[in-house]
Amino acid sequence: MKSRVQKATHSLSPKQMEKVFFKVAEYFSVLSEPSRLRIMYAVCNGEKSVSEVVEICGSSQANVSRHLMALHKSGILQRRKEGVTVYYSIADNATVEMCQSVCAKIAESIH
Amino acid sequence: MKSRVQKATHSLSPKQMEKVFFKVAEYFSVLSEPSRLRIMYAVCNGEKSVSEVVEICGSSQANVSRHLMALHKSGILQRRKEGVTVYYSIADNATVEMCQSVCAKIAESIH
DNA sequence: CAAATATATGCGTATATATGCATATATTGA
DNA sequence: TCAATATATGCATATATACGCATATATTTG
Repeated sequence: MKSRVQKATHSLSPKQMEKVFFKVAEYFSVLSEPSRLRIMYAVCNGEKSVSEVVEICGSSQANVSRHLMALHKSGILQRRKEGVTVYYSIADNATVEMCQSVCAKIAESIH
Repeated sequence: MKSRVQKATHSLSPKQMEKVFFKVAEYFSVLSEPSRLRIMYAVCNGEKSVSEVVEICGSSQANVSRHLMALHKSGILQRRKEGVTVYYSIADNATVEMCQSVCAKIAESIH
């Protein structure tokens, strides 16, 4: 018997599968930058403004802003504007949990 | 109370965290190519030789060989040589399952 | 309205890497 | 040993993108 996960892809045409692979690759590539992972890690512990993340991560404001925007556009982070200040927080918990378990696995190999 | 996952990273120094972020990024970047996902998908259904994967994926032999090697070096695929033929199969089931659930989620949004 | 503050973005550059092409390497069989 | 087959790899090139720098945009305050 096929799992629910397998069913979802097995009913797709080759052309649709290509589209899925492309989008999945795009999704993973958002997570394939140390800077963005560092930023995600910062936002994980609760909503943060751009400048707070800049403070925590030590990267430039321009960079942090762009990465936060990328994480937002990919649906991982939520964006909330309050006056001039923009706050980001976790939108997609599944992704965060996935990252954390990958982090944990790799962290164990470093101990 | 912290989860097992959180414990694994919370005991690390900032320098070690950097190392983890770097390695996690590296891990995800392996999965951030449509070609490699297509190849993984082919190998998913059972051990395949390089030329079988070439046949299935329609990519060049050089390309497929390089991608399979990359997937092997990252620990996702297993490599077995039998005469001149090299067979690849899944080594890290957790990664494959992770990819499948991401694929499924994205596939659902395409339907 | 002007100044200050927070964030976003255009542009140039450096770097990484996917791919094609040619070729090297390894193994088998005649 | 030579030819055929399977796989891996060196090299050049095209493309993507992270980052720094400067600046634009938006909001608040005096």
